[in-house]
Amino acid sequence: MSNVYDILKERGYIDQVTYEDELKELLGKEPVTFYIGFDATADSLTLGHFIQIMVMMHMQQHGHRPIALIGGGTTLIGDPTGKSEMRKLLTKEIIDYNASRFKEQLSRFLDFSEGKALMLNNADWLLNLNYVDFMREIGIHFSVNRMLTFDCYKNRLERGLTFFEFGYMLMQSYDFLYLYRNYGCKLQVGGSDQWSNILGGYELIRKLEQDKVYAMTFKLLTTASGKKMGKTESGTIWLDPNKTPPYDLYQYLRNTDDRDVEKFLSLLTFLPMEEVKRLGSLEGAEINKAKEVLAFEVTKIIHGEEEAIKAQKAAKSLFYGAKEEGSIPFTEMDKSVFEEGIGILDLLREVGLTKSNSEGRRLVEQGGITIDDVKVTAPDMKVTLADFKDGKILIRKGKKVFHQVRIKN
RNA sequence: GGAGGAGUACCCAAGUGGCUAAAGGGGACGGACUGUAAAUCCGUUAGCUGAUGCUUUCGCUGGUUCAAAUCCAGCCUCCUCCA
Repeated sequence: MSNVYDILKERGYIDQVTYEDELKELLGKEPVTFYIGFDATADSLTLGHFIQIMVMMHMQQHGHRPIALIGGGTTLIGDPTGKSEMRKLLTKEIIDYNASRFKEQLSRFLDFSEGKALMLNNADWLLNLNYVDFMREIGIHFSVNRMLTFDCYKNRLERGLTFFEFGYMLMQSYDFLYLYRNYGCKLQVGGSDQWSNILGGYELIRKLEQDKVYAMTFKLLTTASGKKMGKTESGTIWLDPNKTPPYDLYQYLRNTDDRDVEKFLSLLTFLPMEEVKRLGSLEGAEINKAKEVLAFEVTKIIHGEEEAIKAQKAAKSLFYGAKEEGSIPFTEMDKSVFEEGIGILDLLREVGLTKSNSEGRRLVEQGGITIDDVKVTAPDMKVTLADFKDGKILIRKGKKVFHQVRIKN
């Protein structure tokens, strides 16, 4: 079997590694237990997390054992890395709930049977720590002078950093130590912003256990225009289909910047690299084919083939006039509403396409609203039963946003 | 604990009594061009309203004034320096 390290390297996941040669050798000769931490700050994982999940999947496919560590304890503090301000504190109840959602989502991607992967929650050991004991055993090994030189703290010094958050690094380091001692975990993986936090644990284990463990980070997924992958202006792309419908996920990926196509294919799909390279090198309008493949493949991994097909069909029918409909986002409304007729501005708000009448009016005035391919020109237009064909109409906002209204009987 | 400084719309940031729903930039949205891309250009960007107009907004609460984001008082939050 090929060495997973080579695969991760070839596909461009890896950013920094400690002792590259040794780690590669280790991964090549024995199953390695490794962990990735997820802070439970929301009730769903995001597309940003997905790259980490991909790494875990690759590793597991090569016989290594992933530990998905839910940060039920560390989230109570909040990682200050990359944050300009202290995070809002979440209650334990919310964090517990979030952790349970993560657990469910992760089990769709990893095989947790027969101990092939583990899911742990650091609340289980962090919450019972005794402060004084912790300081004596762990705190003594951390130099404040050194910690302050880390980037993640450096810029916080200007804006204010509480001791509370400063302690985050110790907790994460302790996690690694705990997993090493109890599960033989020898490798921690994380986003490149986690490098210093990971090294904290790495050094702690070296000091306390005289053993060598490894750290590996991968590049944070950003788009060519510099945004964090999976963050759009209108919100985060979630992995939970109730928060981000498969169609929206598909569209998000379908609209990938040309420059990112090859990178995303490599990082977010399992397509062979020859195929990735071939698709990535398509020129001009041809590259749209690569974008379709990207959108389809990722949607398939996250939501399953059936949903991916539906999303693709919906996209084709909306953009290319194909006959099949697939899963277009829709709202069902009572027939009575349309017997009287409803103002277009109200309708837009009702189905969630706009937030206020002013916004709707602007859109109409600028020619941004279309109903069944007919441009709406008057903000006081009324939509009535006569406008419906087969009990439905298709509202188009701007170029790319579609929403179907169906009549409920 | 003491001394200074700051808090303006999604973000950055001007504005220091009326002409300010609040310059400028970014972002976002709509249009044109295109390939559901990028770049570029035009427009829009508090709410209600067909329009005139009305209502709410400049950390919070009161006050002065015909009139305040702008002046005064108290409070809250953050930052810097000293202890």
